[in-house]
Amino acid sequence: MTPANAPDIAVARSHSAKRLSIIDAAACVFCREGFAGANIDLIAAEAGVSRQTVYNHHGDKENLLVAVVREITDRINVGVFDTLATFPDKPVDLEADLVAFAVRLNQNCICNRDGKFLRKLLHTEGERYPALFAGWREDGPAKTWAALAARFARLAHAGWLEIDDPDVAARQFLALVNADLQMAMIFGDNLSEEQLRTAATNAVRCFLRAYGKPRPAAI
Amino acid sequence: MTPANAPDIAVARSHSAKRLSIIDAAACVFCREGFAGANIDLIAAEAGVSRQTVYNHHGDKENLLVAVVREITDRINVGVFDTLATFPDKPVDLEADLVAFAVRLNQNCICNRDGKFLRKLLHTEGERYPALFAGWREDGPAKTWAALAARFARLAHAGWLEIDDPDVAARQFLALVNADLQMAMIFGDNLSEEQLRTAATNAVRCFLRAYGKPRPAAI
DNA sequence: GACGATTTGGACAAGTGTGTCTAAAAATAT
DNA sequence: ATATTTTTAGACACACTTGTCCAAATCGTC
Repeated sequence: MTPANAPDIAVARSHSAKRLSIIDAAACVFCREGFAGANIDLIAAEAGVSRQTVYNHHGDKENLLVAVVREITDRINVGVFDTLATFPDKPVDLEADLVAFAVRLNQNCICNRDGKFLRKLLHTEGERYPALFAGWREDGPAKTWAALAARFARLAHAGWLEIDDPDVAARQFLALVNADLQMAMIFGDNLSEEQLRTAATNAVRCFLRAYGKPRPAAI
Repeated sequence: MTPANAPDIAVARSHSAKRLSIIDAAACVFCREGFAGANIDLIAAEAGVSRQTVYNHHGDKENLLVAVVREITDRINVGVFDTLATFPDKPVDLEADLVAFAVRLNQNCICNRDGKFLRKLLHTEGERYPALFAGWREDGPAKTWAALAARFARLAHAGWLEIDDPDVAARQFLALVNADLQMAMIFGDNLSEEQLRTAATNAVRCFLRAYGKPRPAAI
């Protein structure tokens, strides 16, 4: 099986490489021009591929959009999961640790390429093709919020925070982290690292004023 | 002049009524389908007008978009201004008054028809036609934030709040108010009044935990 | 009732985009 | 080196849209 497999893998590599290249280019163009305004010739050119190849791989323009959304949401879910794993469960300096976490959240999930794509696609096509994002809606925000809420609940239990409703607190944390970035993100501005840091600091300060304890009881 | 005016007004009324009707329909279709996907025949039909009339009034598809954006941003600015005027400068029950204010903000500026339109147009066309929204960007968010910050600063000065940076606090207040609504708004869900009230209550509670004083020093 | 302006419906040219098809070229595996 | 598969480039039909033009119809005013 192994010798017979090798060719399959090789073919699959080139094949899937093109597939990815097409999806990336399509994501880019869909986001820039909108679904209706997106031109398949342009996507093909941007992917360095002939138009026919695009049709060979994804058949349809609508199908291509589906593939793009699936790919982006998958990547985003991975990024969120990885970043959540870096939550400061055993903080040393709670404020500094939460700020660092918030910065990572912004850099790896919200302000990066995929985050921008997902946000744009959600806003442009979310209302028209709700089914496209139904899967993400269940697997994405809901689980993220719940996971973050669980982390905060543990911090509260350990005496670092005073929280009534961890779910609400988690959503508020995320809202505060984005408070200063919304406008820039809408217009596609590139955010400097310092801006990210300032935004995160403002957010965490506010969050800790609301939910922090004067002095941690444990550790 | 008055008799000579009457016809003009009458004509103008019918004229401007059609103009508005066209702009409303165009806003609707642009938001649903995106600029490229918007069909002028559809806009005309939805406005109850012949296609030629659309061209008579606005000349161009792009011109029509400009008119739509101008109209929507104007209306939004008025709504924000009016709502800001209802800020509880002399609160009786600070939490209740701020909650009521937040609910008004959501109902009159953010979750209403125009708010939805502006949000959608910003996301779909903001990056491609930044000039379209340049005027709003200066007259809208910046002034709103400043005005709200001034109100909070006065509350702080009167002893109700403890705020370092009123500008940051104002942005955070708005971010908190929207924390629970983002997802629903993206998918165009209609929000019940109870949802708005709950969201506002959560937001104000968090805001006051962060910036409220244990007991107001003055009335 | 007649006038002027606006609106209407339809036809029209021109351009653009999708999706299919074909034969030639390239790449890969045997 | 050869056979199989993928990719390419181009042509193609078809549908759709934009923006214009025009004559008939409608509306409100005098």
